[in-house]
Amino acid sequence: MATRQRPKSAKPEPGAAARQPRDAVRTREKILNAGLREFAANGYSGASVEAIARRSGVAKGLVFHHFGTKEGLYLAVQMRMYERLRRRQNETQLEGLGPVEGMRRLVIDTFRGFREMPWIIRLMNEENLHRARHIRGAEAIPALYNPLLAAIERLVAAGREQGLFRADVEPVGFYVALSGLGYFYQSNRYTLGTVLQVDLGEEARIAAYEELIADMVLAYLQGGGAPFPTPPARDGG
Amino acid sequence: MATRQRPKSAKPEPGAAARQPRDAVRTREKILNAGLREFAANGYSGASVEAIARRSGVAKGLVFHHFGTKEGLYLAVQMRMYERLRRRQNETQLEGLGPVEGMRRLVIDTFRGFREMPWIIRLMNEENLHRARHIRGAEAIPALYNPLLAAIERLVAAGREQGLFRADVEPVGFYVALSGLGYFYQSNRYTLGTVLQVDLGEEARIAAYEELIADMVLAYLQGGGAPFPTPPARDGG
DNA sequence: CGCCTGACTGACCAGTCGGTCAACTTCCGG
DNA sequence: CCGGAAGTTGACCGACTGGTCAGTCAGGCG
Repeated sequence: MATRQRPKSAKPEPGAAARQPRDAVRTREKILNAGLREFAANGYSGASVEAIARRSGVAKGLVFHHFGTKEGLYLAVQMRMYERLRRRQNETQLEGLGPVEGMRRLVIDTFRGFREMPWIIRLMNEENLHRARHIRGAEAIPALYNPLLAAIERLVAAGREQGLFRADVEPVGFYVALSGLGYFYQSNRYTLGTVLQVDLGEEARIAAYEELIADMVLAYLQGGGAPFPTPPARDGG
Repeated sequence: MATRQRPKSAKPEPGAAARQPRDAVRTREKILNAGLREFAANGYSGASVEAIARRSGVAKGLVFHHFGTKEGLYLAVQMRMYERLRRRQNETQLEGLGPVEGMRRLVIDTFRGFREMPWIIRLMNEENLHRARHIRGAEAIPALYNPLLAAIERLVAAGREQGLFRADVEPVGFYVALSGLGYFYQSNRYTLGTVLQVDLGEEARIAAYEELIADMVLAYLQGGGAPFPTPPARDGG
């Protein structure tokens, strides 16, 4: 039935969205996005290749044609996830802000990033369940994080030079703490909501939490209990 | 169907393994513990009832006899997990400590609890993947958390009355932040280790992180909420 | 134009899954 | 010492899984 009409030229017809001409890149992308949603929703074992194929309107065999195995697709999804996370983090505008306001912005925006893209958290948790064995070989991923760590170091250094921040901030630990404050709220949103009998999705609660974690990070940086080990002998810049 | 062949005599071998006498409670416990390990290691979908039965040295059917369904066993595992968490939290000795030292102890011990029992994190993540739909009906669980929140409120109130802590601490948000600082380090240990190219299992790094998060929480509690516009002219009130 | 590469499909396979069942064993109250 | 309830087993089932394969089809290139 239904004699297939072939498009006369390779150009996609702008009018009818009925049947796209063959486009491997576009198809791959569809499968990848469907996989991202499916893995995020159900985890690795819970996701089925058949469901992913169905989601992307494609035969199951095609998934294997493009990605080899279920694990291959999963790895591609993880890479895509880190790309998106990096891109989101790079969007945080810190230019023109002093150390204090810059850090406040960074903390709050990190938190907002996790809230905007909860699927990132699901995928990260899944990969941690597997002890990161899929992404371990991907050397591209660590490089994505260097800019973020560098931005933190720059902010902390600027604050230190202006005599605003303590001098003994260890960047890696500090980054973990900063991320954890935002991550946990979102990652454990449902169990926390149940055991604490509150709704963590409330706007007022979210706004209060943003203030809390920004205050906490800044209070730590701005001295708190620890005195300054090395007073900055530099002139005020 | 032909009549089932019955084994001539299912005598337990007298020599090997010394079969325990029948003890339903003990058997249930063995299955529950095996399920805990299996669900923590592989998630809900990744865990197989057969593997759980094998782990506990029991026929698969017996698992269903005791727990009804896979989901029933999973729910029992979740409950057990919260019991263990509560028990661990209650072990934290705060008696005789002032607000500052008590809070420091609480922060560090919460972190240590997560490190000692990483399976708790895996099970919590799994339940959050399912949006807490399994534990939502269990009214016993929220009650477990009340003592912890109460302890926090007691510490914060004591600190406030002694003029050491700020007055506007919201307990729920504060608890989330406090937990998140410890949780994230452990829950994302593997992906963080990969992307940051460090080993989060190092003793020195762990000790430094304990200091960091304790300092951070205390700096928040002790410091004025005002970041930078007003000079630090805060009194104990 | 003809042709070959690669995108794409649908049927299919072997294995695993959660769950059921009848039968057997052990234990305990009467 | 009997009888029934509860504990326990292993064979079994239908549904579904990841993965394969032969073959169809479209389109860019010579």
